[in-house]
Amino acid sequence: MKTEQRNTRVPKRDKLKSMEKLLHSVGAILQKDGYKALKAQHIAAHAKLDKKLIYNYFGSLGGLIDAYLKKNDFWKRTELLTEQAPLADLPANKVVEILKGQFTFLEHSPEMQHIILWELSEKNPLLQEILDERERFGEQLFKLSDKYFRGSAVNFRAVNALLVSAIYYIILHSRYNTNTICGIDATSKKGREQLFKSIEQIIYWCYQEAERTRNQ
Amino acid sequence: MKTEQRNTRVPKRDKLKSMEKLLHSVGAILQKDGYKALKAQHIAAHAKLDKKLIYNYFGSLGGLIDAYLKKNDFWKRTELLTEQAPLADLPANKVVEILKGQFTFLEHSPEMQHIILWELSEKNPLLQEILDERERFGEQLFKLSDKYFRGSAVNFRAVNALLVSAIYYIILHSRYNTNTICGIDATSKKGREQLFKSIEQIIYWCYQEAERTRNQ
DNA sequence: GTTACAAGTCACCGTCCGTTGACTTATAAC
DNA sequence: GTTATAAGTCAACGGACGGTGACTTGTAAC
Repeated sequence: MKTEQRNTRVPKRDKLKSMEKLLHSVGAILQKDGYKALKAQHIAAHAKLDKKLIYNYFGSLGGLIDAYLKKNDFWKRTELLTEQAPLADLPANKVVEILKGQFTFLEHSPEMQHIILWELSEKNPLLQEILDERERFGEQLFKLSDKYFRGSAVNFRAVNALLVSAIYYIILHSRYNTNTICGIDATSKKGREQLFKSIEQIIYWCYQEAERTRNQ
Repeated sequence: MKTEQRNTRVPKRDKLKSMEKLLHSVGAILQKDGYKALKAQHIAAHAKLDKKLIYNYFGSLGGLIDAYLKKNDFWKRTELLTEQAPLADLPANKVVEILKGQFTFLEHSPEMQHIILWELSEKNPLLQEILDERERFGEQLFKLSDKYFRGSAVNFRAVNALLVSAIYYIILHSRYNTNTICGIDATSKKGREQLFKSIEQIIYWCYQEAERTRNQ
């Protein structure tokens, strides 16, 4: 027994493990209570470590949080959920699928919600970097749709900017507010379906209008 | 001179005036620095009064802020900007005008921006009340558009929920982030116009599609 | 002017929180 | 085992902030 424990034993003091525990706790707290709850004492308690270690290993509370954000590129994570193989084309139904996927993912990811709120709440170079990376990824997608919309009356990027923004706002709004938006209750199955259907409709309108105006 | 001063003199100690100063300072600070800067000391300093008065007159810091929010119904203010006389009808161009008006107003009202961010950041019964009132107001507008969309394939409320939400998010995003959204820079004249044009297009699509599907 | 009271001032308390210095203890090399 | 060093503990500092008690001063009624 004792020898077995000795063979498989893990050292009680392990800097790397402790660092990971702290980083992991940042994620857990961010998910549960939001960025406002990212206090040194709180994080340390969650990791069952002394908060001093935050300063030993990451220099400051901000250093720890930065390290966490660097290790976890959420935007990439979101987008990647929507595709397995590289796309060669971007037809309307694929765009609708991606947008619905964004809605559903964000809806179920309190961590992402908090990060988006954070992004709206203060200037943070690190969050900006992450946003830039998302933009770079999005650009690759739009390259695929360009052929549908080049020379048409439709600005597909602008329409998507509107729809993505709408999705973000609606989900953040629904977290604390039970109120409807223009009579739509985004938390109800019915409301969600109404929104989804309208998103779908708008995307299809884009493709139709593009075809019409392109052929002029 | 002295007698004139006596005639027109204002008392140095005036509870109501002090209360108003405090309320006004809440608005000024909210506008300049956001709801996070609503600290007792900060507000009192801005009003050039002692912070004790906040507690004397409003019971607590929260009491002061609540009093401020009750006195200033922002949502109503926003919406009312868009109309002088009661509307009898809600054609597409009027809807576009209202949405563009919302964008422009919010863009130039840091106070509103902060309140929207606040609404996304925490549960607050008072903010909920204000939102409810906005919904009631919006409902009156939608009643006017109902005749265009009843029995059609278009859910006009859902489309407007998307567009209004998009406007809110985009403006909040632009406050601290220089990044584009789907390649659109909402802070530039060009980006704004692209967004405006797409909003306009979507609204017109709604009316067209409604006409088509209604006549089936 | 005197006086009573409200308006306003000031120093202070308790709490939360980021951060730190000085300490103890586990680990690994010898 | 001895020892050096890194890992981890603990208590405390200092600043920010909401809130309060006791004081001073302006105002208005007499």
